[in-house]
Amino acid sequence: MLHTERRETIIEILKTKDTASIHELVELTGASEATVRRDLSKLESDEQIKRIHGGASLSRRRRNEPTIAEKSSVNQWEKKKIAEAAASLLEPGECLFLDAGTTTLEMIPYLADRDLVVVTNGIPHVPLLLERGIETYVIGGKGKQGTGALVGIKAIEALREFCFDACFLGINGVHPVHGYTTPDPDEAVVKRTALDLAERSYVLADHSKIGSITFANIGELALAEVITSDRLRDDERTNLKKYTDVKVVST
Amino acid sequence: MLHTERRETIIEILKTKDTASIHELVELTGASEATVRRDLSKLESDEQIKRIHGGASLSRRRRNEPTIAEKSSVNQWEKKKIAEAAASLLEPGECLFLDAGTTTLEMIPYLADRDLVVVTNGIPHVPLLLERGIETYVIGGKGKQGTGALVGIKAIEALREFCFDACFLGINGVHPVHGYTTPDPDEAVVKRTALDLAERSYVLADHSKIGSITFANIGELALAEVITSDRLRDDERTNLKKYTDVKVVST
DNA sequence: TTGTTTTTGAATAAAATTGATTGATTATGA
DNA sequence: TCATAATCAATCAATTTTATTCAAAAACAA
Repeated sequence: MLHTERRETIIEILKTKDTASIHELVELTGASEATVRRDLSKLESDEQIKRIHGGASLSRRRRNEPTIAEKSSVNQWEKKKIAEAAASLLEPGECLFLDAGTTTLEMIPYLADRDLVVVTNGIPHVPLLLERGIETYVIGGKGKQGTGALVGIKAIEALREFCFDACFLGINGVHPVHGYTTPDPDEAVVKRTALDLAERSYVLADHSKIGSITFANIGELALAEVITSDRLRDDERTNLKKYTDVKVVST
Repeated sequence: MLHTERRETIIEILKTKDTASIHELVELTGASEATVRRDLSKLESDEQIKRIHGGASLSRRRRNEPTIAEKSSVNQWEKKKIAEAAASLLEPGECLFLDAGTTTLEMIPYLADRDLVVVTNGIPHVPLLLERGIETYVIGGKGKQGTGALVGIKAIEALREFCFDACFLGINGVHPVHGYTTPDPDEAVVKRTALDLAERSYVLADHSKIGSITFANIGELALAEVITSDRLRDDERTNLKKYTDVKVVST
């Protein structure tokens, strides 16, 4: 076995077990104890794992899902401001849909103690909502790796059983011709459905624009109010305002 | 057991009990008194816990940051062994239901790369499943504070749209007359429904017994195989075996 | 092929962890 | 208050784990 292969194997083992003893690793790789030790030293100096007396565990860095943590650090201040503005639009007793995604995640602290009912398709949202004592419903569906969003036909069907006073959607971009865009077609369908089911719809648009799949074209923009920040490019804001209400939050 | 694992275990125990005596910790970790004391000293100097005469409690800092995903619990070692045995009962390509709860949570590391489809009502389960690339469906429903389980009429309805090759249920106790018990009536209904929908049913029973709500009475015990450890009291095991298959895992 | 470098496995001494013991300290109840 | 029991910290020997060294094996290049 190539030493690269063996080190991959060690990482894989740790991924499933979190920690493993030297003996387990010797057993599972077939290499000698000395070799495993050398591998662990190497992997540790690469910050891939953390050695502990008698074995090894995944390094903190590898352990944390980088995707959601990383994403939420991007434009975080901007997202917070947008989220706060969005949350202020709710009245007591209302039922709202919180789309999966890091921007809507930031709304949660502003939803506590306000007698709201929250429906969401974002798995990471749920513990944060529950821990604040917010009445929370999850729509169900297929879990999507990376974002932890619930999508697919089952999600759509479950979603259709609700109706909302307000829905809050995160997006990746606002295309001047195509409308709101998001990189994942599955998530796009969920967003589109929620848009249909809500009395009022708000689109939380942080200024980064990387999406490509359209979930609502420009003719339907008027259905939702866009909440964005002054970091969205001027020309885009101007363009948007032709079609719909735009609320600009200063960062 | 690696000393890191043991310290993790101590933290987990304190998270659920808030305080624990030295003797309890010795009992639950299997280490000697001296070792537990040393661990407590180390953990205290790391400001992870606070030592008190005769035992330890969580430090204020630890107590205020409750990470639901981490919220495993007492008898962690026991649960791991039971979980491993349970996971070994699955064949490639099968579709299974994973009940919410900390015991089934421990099964997840053993489910990776086995071509399984997992359906769950446990929110904390989802990120762990997804991060291992396991195809995951969430049933939907009302989120329950504390356990992060999805319950209620919507959960039941969503659940009924699936059928399973196997379902794995966590329980809090096995009552000699009433059957399986769990402290929450809402969760009991979900468990009962999953039991109906699965070809094979397994009940993961760690030995602690605090539940009171019945979700399956003794006459229906035969529907499921109980997987427990040698820490379940002898008389209880003997009694159980009158009604159903029992698999005993040695800790 | 030959010579060089890298990797591996075994041996061994150093270091860390553990469990038991001891005596000191602290809590508990009369 | 005192006596008793429980808990604690310190020490030591036994065990386990680790780092180091060295020779053999493998990979590599000329």
